[in-house]
Amino acid sequence: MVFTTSEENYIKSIFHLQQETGLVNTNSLAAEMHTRPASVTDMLKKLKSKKLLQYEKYKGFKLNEAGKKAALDIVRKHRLWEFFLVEKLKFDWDKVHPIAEELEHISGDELIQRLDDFLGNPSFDPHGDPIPDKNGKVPVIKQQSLSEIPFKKNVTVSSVSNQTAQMLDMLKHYCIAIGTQLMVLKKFDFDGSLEIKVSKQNACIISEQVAKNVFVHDVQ
Amino acid sequence: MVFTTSEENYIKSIFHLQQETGLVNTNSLAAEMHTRPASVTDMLKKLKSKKLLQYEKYKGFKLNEAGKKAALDIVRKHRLWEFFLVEKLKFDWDKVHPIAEELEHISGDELIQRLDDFLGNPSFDPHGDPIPDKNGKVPVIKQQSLSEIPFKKNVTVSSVSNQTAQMLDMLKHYCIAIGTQLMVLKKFDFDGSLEIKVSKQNACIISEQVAKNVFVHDVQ
DNA sequence: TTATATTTTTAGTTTTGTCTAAATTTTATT
DNA sequence: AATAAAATTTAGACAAAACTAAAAATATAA
Ligand SMILES: [Mn+2]
Ligand SMILES: [Mn+2]
Ligand SMILES: [Mn+2]
Ligand SMILES: [Mn+2]
Repeated sequence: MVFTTSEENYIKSIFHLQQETGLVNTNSLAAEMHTRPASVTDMLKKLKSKKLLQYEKYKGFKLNEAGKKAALDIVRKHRLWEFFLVEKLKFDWDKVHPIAEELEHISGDELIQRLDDFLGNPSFDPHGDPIPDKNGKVPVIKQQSLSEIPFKKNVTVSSVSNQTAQMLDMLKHYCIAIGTQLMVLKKFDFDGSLEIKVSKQNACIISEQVAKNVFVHDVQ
Repeated sequence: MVFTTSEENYIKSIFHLQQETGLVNTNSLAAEMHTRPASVTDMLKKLKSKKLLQYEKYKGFKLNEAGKKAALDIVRKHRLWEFFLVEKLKFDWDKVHPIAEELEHISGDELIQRLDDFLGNPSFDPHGDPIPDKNGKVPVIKQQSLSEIPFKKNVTVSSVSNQTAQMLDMLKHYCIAIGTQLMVLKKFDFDGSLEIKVSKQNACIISEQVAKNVFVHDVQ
């Protein structure tokens, strides 16, 4: 089954929203896609007629198995291209999303399989998000928010849940990237901010908001 | 100035046709683009209104300087992506054209500049066609058709003007690729076919039609 | 439980790019 | 020069994907 760029963008957005909320509603999808609720309703009819969607008027909607498989396919392409852009073309990790947003729509199974092999079959993209394999299987990693880690425990940054340019710019300033080793030294109860040690640098302080969006796993 | 995928495909096709014939006519562009003359006329009006085209009703048309610059930009992207697909992803050279036909429309000056650097700023694509630089300058190479080369002269294959899958499949069978060294041994006057020696292999015979489409330059 | 607010859908338009069929212009042929 | 043929353009239609404004359904609050 082959989809238009617009259909693919809707499928991917529904997929991401339904991971949070189960059922998705029209207004939140319109907000996510920077479009109007009426446009969403139009597309829902189309996706339902293509049997990708469970949808009843006024009752919300979610992707069925075929829809989820289609979504994982697009996510796979998006994240492989992001990996390519950062690892091979040396883009900063906060610049690649809009480019991958276009590249993910290039068709051809052989292209994406060869790209995957060329990149060494990576499991995680530059933001630490898992890259589904060609069957839609998503690698899992046991990770916790930095805000939940006990003091003095060595951990490695595995992903960042807020991937706005603003957040990534901030992390670059702290020299925090995927793979960076960290240790939480202290929590300030006043505002929930954390004193942390980044690699072998001096300690610094990050806000609770940053800490909640940084995910880490055990070293090794 | 930014163009739609459709506009870009028209611009590129006009560019290629006008290199052959100077002025381009509606029917030949429609044939080239697998579309209808009426659709061509519609697009001509649009490209004229965007000041890319010299066009008078019923009189033919050609790209002006702005149009040619736009075309060279698209050609540059197309050929850089083809180079990427063959050199990095190890595609056969007869499979890359349709993929590059999509990739050439991905926007972003920084993307294409980084890709160019990553590939080592190549001057020729996998078919031997020149890759324009970012200013639209096209590298030139002194080449002749294999059908015009004197006997026993060592030459190197530089490009192939017919790039259909059929032609490229045939060349693969002869073990002829861009960069292959050749020598013409004899011409058969009966049908114009040539006996040639490919690298250090045994001599073989190619048709006049093949010979006319293979271009070569002096060794060194 | 009625009234109000919010959410969602429908109806009708718009833009882009395509098409067919018909009209017009140009070119070729008697 | 008149006629036929070919090339090109116009007119009108259509599908995809967006929009606005209004109607309908659902949820919330008095
Ligand atoms: Mn996209
Ligand atoms: Mn990512
Ligand atoms: Mn193209
Ligand atoms: Mn080429």
